[in-house]
Amino acid sequence: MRAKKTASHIRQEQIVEAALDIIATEGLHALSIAGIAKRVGIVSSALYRHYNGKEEVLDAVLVFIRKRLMSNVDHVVKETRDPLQRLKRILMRHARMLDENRAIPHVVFSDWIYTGHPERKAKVADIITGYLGIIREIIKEGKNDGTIRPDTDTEAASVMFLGMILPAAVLSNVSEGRFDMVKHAENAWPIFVRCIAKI
Amino acid sequence: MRAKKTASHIRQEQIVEAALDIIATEGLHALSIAGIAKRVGIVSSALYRHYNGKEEVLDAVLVFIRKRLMSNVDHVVKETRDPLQRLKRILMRHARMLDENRAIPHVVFSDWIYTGHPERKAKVADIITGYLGIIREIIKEGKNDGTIRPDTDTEAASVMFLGMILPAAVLSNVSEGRFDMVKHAENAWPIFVRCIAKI
DNA sequence: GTTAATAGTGATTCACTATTCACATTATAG
DNA sequence: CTATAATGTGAATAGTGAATCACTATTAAC
Repeated sequence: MRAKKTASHIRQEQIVEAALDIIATEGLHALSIAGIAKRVGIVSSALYRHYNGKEEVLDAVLVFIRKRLMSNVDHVVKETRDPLQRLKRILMRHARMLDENRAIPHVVFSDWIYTGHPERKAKVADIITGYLGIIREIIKEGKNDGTIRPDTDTEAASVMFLGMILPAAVLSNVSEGRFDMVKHAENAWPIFVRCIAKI
Repeated sequence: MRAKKTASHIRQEQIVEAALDIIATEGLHALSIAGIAKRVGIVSSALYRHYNGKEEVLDAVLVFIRKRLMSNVDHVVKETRDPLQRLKRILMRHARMLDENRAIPHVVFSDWIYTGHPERKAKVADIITGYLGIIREIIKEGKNDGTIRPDTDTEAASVMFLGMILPAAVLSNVSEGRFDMVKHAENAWPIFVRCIAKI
């Protein structure tokens, strides 16, 4: 049966959603135009009315992910001013988000999306370094206001912050979700605090 | 021109080597039978004399990676008995190894190798959890001999240990190698020690 | 040197995927 | 109501990569 005619901006959202869904359940390499179209409920050729090809779909997926990550941070920054509290809440939100949005680690990790596309690789790099930059700023603030030890290597600490969640995502992925990311984040946080907090 | 006839066990090594090479430079998704064969200097159909297909090649690559990882740990365990020293040396070796062997993170991260192959996914899971298990044992020893704080969550700490190197690998990958993994490991270590060491 | 086993080759098949296009249908502005 | 722009459809095309096969060349054992 024929799909109902639907405004392009709606279809665009549906397409990104479907893509994320496929990535989360079957992996990035399983992402096909036909698969996306089927999930949306249209025929593959119809997809080209809304995106000019697979490349554009992937770009849209990246835009979505960046937004999700950044809105995460924005919320927390509004919630509290204390640097350690900010870091903790970002961590916990991040863990929950990756848990619900399993597509994100797939996209960030997979080389599929990179190779032969320097601009796209740069986009992913931007997303990660942008995120890291924010963490770094929070740590700097903490050093200024005396809640974080001044002898902490800011750069290394920010990457280690990522290190609380990133291996957890890999483990959760590899273990068919038997690894509990949120719980790990909860357990890892006090250890991390001990590293950087001024007691 | 015709390739020189070469014993199968030699070709098998060359094939794994070529595969690792391609994965490191172009990513896992770019790994094709034709590509491997070309690099080895034979024609794609000839590859089937040595492996029964792509699956077998990938399995061989996994075996290689597991060996590399484990020999790494074995060396260190022989070098020193002190738990903190062991961890530090494993970390530094690991960083250097990933730096030289860029294919490893690609394989561990990429979903390509997983989806639709539960057994292979399980193998990767085994490699990672095996590695983690060893780290966990070292931490436990440290708790016993008093070099590591007894209130440290062993599980969380071992995953965080991985977290010193894993995000670095992603960053190095995404940034075209502009991120210095070894340097990061050096900077991260004192922070990590502060978390777990009994002062 | 002959022979059997081993390794290499090119052609080909098969399945899968992205993309294009001519045509059909639907929504909506006027 | 109707014209037209937007969206949907199926068929066709082209590219890719894995795998098979009949055949050829080389090696090594006897």
